[in-house]
Amino acid sequence: MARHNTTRFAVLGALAWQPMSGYDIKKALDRSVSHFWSENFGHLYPVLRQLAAEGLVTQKREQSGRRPAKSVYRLTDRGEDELGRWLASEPGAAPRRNELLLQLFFGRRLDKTTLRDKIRRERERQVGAQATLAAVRDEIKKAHAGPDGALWLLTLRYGELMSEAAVKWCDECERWAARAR
Amino acid sequence: MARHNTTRFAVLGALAWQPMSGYDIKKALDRSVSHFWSENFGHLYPVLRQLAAEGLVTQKREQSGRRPAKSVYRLTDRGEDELGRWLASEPGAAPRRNELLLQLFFGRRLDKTTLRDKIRRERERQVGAQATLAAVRDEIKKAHAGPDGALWLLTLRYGELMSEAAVKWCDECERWAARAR
DNA sequence: GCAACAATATATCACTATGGCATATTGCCC
DNA sequence: GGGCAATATGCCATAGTGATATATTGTTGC
Repeated sequence: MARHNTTRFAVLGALAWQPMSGYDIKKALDRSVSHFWSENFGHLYPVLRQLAAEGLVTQKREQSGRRPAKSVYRLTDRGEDELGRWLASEPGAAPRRNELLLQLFFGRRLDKTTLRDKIRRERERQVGAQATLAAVRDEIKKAHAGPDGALWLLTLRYGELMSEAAVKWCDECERWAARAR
Repeated sequence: MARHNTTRFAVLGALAWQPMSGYDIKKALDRSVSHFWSENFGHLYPVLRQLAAEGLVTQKREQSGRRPAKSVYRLTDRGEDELGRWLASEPGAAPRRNELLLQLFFGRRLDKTTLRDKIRRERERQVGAQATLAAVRDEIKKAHAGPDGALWLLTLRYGELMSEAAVKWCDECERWAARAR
């Protein structure tokens, strides 16, 4: 068995915030945790059905205006308990699968130009990510001064430090490529 | 379809190094790229069979002494071409799934002690990782001064910078927790 | 000398997760 | 009014994980 279903807990955590549809959950997660977590519909919807079947969430069909009907899910007491148990549990290791580094590692046969281009594009991606993080930081400061805000800033800070380190690494690579020609 | 099979390329890359059995490939990858890449047997063996069926590798049964027979795989010319194409291609984004951060993000209901313990364990993990990286660095310096060595050190350096940044983050979290009591 | 255990070598299975495509409606811009 | 983004969900093929099974050899300790 593949450890445990972490999507479950991302969903329960989001619903602890407020009742939402699957689509809303995806949007909410994308806005808040996308720098260290990703979900996709293909898994999200089945997990929601499963959680409903287990009684950890309730499902309610809702019609608003003439928009397509949506299923709004709400956390139950048992769902809260389940969330609480997971929160206190030991977190699993993050997946290690960095394709860029794998290409570099086996990149002996690549010419220097291709290598440098790879690094430069990575640097651009990271700088772009930093802009996104800055925007998230602004949003948190404005909208969420509460007890959550501090924890959110902590996770944001993680992303910032990682991205800074990645840029630093790109620059070191550039200097190395410039020397070794 | 789920983007593309990256395990394929990890395997081709390893076999470009030298002919090996599935077990050997796993060992070789674990020793060299484990700080940014992981493979497991459950996927590795099926992929090897698939690569053989496609003619990108050849399979040869080998008996050595009375040890269990093993299948040694060797890269074909078409396999080399496939590897070359992938090396020059745009790398896919790394999976974003950090369970520790997800727990912190939803961790409003956790008490400070639990939070601090989580951070401390993370710090210990990172310090442990740094020790492993240092050992790998030594090994590379000793055994591989060739053209590969420089690229390997680049990927190693990435791991070092990430781990340093992670420890820095842990320390910032500690200071935050100390302030906010 | 034998039990316990690590390493060698592969395979299978259940489950988790990804990403592409399909579908249908509404709202907006040119 | 044509096209495209957003809302809302579902399905499928494929990728990837981790537990477990199996059989042999080599090593370590009692």
